[in-house]
Amino acid sequence: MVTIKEIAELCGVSRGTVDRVLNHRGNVKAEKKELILKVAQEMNYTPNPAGRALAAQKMKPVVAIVMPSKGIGFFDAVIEAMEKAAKSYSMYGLQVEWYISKGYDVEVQCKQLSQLLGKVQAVILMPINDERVSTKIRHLTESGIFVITINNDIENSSRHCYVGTDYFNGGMTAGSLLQMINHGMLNIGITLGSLQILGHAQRLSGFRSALSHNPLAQIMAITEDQDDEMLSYEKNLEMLRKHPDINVIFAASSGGICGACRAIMTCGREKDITVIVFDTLPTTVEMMEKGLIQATIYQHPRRQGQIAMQIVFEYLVNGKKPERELNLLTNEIRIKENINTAL
Amino acid sequence: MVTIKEIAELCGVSRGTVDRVLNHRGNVKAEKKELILKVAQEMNYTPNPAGRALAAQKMKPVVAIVMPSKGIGFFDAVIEAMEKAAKSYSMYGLQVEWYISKGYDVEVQCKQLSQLLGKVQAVILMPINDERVSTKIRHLTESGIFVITINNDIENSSRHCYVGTDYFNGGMTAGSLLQMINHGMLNIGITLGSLQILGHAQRLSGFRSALSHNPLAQIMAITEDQDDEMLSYEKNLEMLRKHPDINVIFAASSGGICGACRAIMTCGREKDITVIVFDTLPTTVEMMEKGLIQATIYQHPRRQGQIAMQIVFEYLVNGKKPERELNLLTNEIRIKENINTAL
DNA sequence: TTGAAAGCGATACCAC
DNA sequence: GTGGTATCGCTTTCAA
Repeated sequence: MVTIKEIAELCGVSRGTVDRVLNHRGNVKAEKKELILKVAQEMNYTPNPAGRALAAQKMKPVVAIVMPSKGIGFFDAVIEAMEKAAKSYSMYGLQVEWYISKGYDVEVQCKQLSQLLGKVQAVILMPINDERVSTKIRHLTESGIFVITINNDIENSSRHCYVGTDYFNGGMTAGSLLQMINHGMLNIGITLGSLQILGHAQRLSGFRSALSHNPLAQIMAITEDQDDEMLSYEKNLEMLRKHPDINVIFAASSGGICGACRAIMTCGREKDITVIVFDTLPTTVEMMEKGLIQATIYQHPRRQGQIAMQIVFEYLVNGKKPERELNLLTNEIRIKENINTAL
Repeated sequence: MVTIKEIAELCGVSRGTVDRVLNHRGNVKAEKKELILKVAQEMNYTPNPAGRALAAQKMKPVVAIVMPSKGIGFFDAVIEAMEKAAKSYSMYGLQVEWYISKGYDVEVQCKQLSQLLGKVQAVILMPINDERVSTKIRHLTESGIFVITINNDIENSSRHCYVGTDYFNGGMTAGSLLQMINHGMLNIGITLGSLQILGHAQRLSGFRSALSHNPLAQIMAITEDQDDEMLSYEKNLEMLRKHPDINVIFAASSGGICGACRAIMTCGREKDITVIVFDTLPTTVEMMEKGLIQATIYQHPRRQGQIAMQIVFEYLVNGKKPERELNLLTNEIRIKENINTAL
């Protein structure tokens, strides 16, 4: 591995000069600069992360985590993984500020993002899919802040990258799986968090597309539960009573799955409804073990948090740009048998 | 974060002394030693990996990779991931020696392991489940070599840890899934690599256990294909011809899946046999897209390689013991829709 | 038994 | 514009 020192010797300059060139800090004569760049290129120079980390720890860069996810069980795992990663990066000077709020409120999110200007070097954001939010994101990126969207993406923004799943594919996988395990007539009731969350809308399209050629399948009703268990219980109860012929529940919600299951139990329909959901909250695992839920689509919550934090770390501390814009985790199918994941 | 320097100041000794205590290098008076250990404990000292890596890179530790997997497609991904990880660790001085051979031959594996004594500091091994191998492993660990089993474990050995899946669970998941997608009579033909590979035997038990309460299910025949596509084709063809009532193929093999599928096609049975397999080789993906294979159990080959290498790195370079003995990756269910994984 | 010092790679800052 | 130097945390070596 080539080091700055070696390059400096080869070029007959000091390490400081090489550093200035490699980090675009200016103040170097054009000819020297070009020589250094050429040599670095030829020798295939890559900075040693350990050296860099050691030197960088006085910089104390700050990352803000902005998630309107308070009270939604799925995100506990995401946040936990971020906390763990943050802890292991703390010795490199990386600092974290948390902005965890409750409810999908565009104004609140915009206000939170406004606060960050000048205070942080990076943001990890679960965005609400609204023009006003994407405008705010543009403000941030334009002033040099590194922005990652997590778990959900946003249209027409200038975020640097996205970490999460492909929601359309998630819906499609669920729809296709449903048809593998239930070969008969499918009268489907759907509950989802909010169509304002991009992912939920995409899930719905994916699910529809998987069913589109099945004449035995029809969607009877769709309800928005705001990812709130109480509301979900009420809305699903209402839906089940209004449509007693429903024999499938597709719960594409992040925070309303337990509520939907309780509604099914209230109606005494746990034996004859096929239920497919997302994620593996403790309550979901319980319902799977009971046989109420047949399958769930797992979205790697912990890896989402871990990867997002790692990308920020690599960028802020090691100066490494993310390898790809879309960091897509696979939609995994979990049934009773393989739900208890170890790693 | 506490540093050695701070501990040294607090204890009124030099950094060298603290280092000697913390790394059990002796030559420190008992009372000083105890004081230092106490202070380090109290202040919750953790060595800074960057500092350590920087200082340790002249040590050039060597890890050997021993896998009897040449020609088995599944392991390409495992090895690729190891190569990638090795490359990123090379700047910390970690060196790799590869011993990739063909065929499950106990003598060959023992000979390979014997060669390593005194030459390497760690071994990543896909073991053949035989007493002679576990004896060799004991020799290695007794002389201070760090041994990890990958992809398959071995009984009664003294390996430090295992990275791979829970095969019993994999078989059970497959068996359970089979009953979810096929509700009728199940006349099952099984092909697997070798009962000498612990994992394959465990898969079979898991699969059996999932079916044990289903009166409609029976195993018609089991064949060992030595993870060889040619052999698998022949054996499966023979099996299908001998048992024309087989309507399910459970391919628990690592390297005989394509062969089994070709046998099914040769018999013209691709429409009426339910096929469940393991892993996602390119040929497997093709067969899934064609509809010949209904589902596969994915075993995270890349993560297996990456994690094994990371554990070795942490141990050899950072001096960190592995967090757990069993590093179990989840058995994931993949169908046509979610087979193309991005990350 | 112990301390002091050099060195690993990168960076920041102060002199010139 | 530039070079020199201190620094980060840890290990190793040499001298006392």
